[in-house]
Amino acid sequence: MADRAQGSEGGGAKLVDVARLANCSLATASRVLNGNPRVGQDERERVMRAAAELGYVPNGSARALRSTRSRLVGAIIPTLDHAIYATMVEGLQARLAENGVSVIISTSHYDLDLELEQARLLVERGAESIVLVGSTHSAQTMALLNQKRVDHVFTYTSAAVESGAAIGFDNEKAGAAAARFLLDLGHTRLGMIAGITTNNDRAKGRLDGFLAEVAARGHDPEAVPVVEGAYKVESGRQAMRSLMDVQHRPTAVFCGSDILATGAIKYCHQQGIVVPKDMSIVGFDNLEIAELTAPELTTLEVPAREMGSLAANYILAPATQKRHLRQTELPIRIIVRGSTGAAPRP
Amino acid sequence: MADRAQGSEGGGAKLVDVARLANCSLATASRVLNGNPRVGQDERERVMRAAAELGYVPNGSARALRSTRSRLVGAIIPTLDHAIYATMVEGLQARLAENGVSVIISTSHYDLDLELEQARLLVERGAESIVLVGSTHSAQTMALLNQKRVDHVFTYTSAAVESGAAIGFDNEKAGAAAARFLLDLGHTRLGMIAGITTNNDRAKGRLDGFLAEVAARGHDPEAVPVVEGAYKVESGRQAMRSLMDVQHRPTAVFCGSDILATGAIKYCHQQGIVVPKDMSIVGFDNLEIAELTAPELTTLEVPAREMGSLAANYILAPATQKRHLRQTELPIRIIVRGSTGAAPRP
DNA sequence: TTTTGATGTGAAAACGTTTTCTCATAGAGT
DNA sequence: ACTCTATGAGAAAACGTTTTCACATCAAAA
Repeated sequence: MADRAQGSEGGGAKLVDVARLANCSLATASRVLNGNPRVGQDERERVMRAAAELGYVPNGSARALRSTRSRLVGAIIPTLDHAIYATMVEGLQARLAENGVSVIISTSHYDLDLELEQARLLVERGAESIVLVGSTHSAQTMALLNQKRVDHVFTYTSAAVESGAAIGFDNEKAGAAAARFLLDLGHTRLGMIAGITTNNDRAKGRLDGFLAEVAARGHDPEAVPVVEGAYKVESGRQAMRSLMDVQHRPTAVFCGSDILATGAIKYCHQQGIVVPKDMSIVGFDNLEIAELTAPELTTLEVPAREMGSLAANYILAPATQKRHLRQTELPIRIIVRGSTGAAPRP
Repeated sequence: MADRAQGSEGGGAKLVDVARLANCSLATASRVLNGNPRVGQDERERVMRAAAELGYVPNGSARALRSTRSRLVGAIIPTLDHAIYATMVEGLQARLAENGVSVIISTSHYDLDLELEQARLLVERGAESIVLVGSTHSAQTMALLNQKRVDHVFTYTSAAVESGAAIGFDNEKAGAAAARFLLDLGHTRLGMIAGITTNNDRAKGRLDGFLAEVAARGHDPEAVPVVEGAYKVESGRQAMRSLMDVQHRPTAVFCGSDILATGAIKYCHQQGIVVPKDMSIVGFDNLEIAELTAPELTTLEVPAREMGSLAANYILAPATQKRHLRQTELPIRIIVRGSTGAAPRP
């Protein structure tokens, strides 16, 4: 990388070589390769043959420079280590690749300054659009994207946005749905293990929605013990331990992620707390691991892959259709499995 | 995306604007921004100030075109849906980002032709290096990379390579280690649930190594039942069912992935087969889920993240040091947990 | 004083495309 | 026979950088 060996005549054929071999001008060769219809049948074939024979690969930088279209899209996600984000990128990438668009990926590790840095790099690379996670971003990041006229789409959120598009779901509604589900089962003492809410509007939204619903149903949200934990099984386990230390132990716990929920179940196992008889647990995301715990995990399904492919659709859409797609709220289903049950008799 | 709105004077400041504001030449401005030391202190400061004031962001395409250095690296992995690959990319990306290098990601879904297509796209985008998974690739892909002088590194394998570098581990040795471990526990009837071996040298290598060790220890490898399954929990479950259908049921099964192993354990649970009393199970990868099964999974640890960051190191290394790094074999540890035990008395 | 070498700066070429003109040619309409 | 329009093709400009070359300036060495 430090020193690029640009061999004697290596590298490869350029468009001018193709044109020479096809016995036509640079302009014509370019037109053929770009599918411009204003060029004759015979000419077209000669160029195609020449290009194939030389193994011609266009120089994307030159093309991007001249045409201002890089066919590059950037994605900034918190981390690839969490399946929920990796899957979204998979959906995004798959759909874009079908259309010859490449994805540059970068990670922010939930740090807004790092995100700004990554965004600057993406703009520099010529990304035509940038996919972000959530709605909380530094003012500078937004200013950059708007000033440089870089289209962008927020995922995992359906909050109204000033610019770009939002394609996701309503985290507060989802949190409320979880509360409603547990309250309907007769639980009155709820608890929550939330993701770290700092700079994380999704984790915050789920928590807020959960507590709001508790209040709406006439209970005291202040009485709901809440512990935050990083998205690791072990933090879920420890968070569950903390929840069991409180005065009035909850009989049902909502976790901001299946990872946390899995840790919570693990703790219950270790302590002989029977799920769901003694304790109901609800997760979030519907990861593959939700079916691996015993009992299997009741959870809220997040359409990660779909958000990615819908973001791709938005990006690929012509400007005229973009308005329609600016705000897409996907439904969140609750998947009921074995980890939840009726509240124990007091 | 269809039509790039290149606003009246939007877009942003160019280098010439910076130079004008700093009252110097284009050349000087360029030198300052690239850290070229042959420029005066005052001049340097004026340029820096001007760039900051204008919010100047260089045009990567132009830079890449002229300098033939794109600061772009490509990665082609089977899928982002499997944590083992996502984690490798995370390691790769993290290390490269520290050095201002961006990663374009694309997926092949285990299809060599698709991989070729992605490789061509990456070359077109100006990727200076490409990270591949495994050692099995189409001849055309290799020809392309060699002809276009694109450096490349193979991961998840330590096989000798004709070009580029290999940074990974020996899948055959790993398979053999699994066999040795189970044989040492006294098991004589082994089975294996392998990943799909078509176009997958890693899955194939683990299988081959496993059988080779069985043979080396004086057993008949032909007698070892083998089922292949896609990397899904459900296929692991079904594969286990098939294995139980054979004449002499195995007492220990080696799975080519933790995902498969998890499915296998699930099947055992459902059928009342007690792990590890009646059945020992060994996984591969040491994913986070390996600690979630009951009992926890004995498995071989794959240094996914480390492979990614080492690949990045190779890519970033100056040409003089690359020779040293061309072949890196990482050790594979076996992590013994509860899913394995002594062979049952006959 | 003259030469040398180091240092800082600028003018202009170059990178490989796409795109805008411009110009033929030919067939259709008068 | 003459213009007009449609079609196909080429010459050259343009995209925004980096880099080469040339040229000052000035301190140190001769």
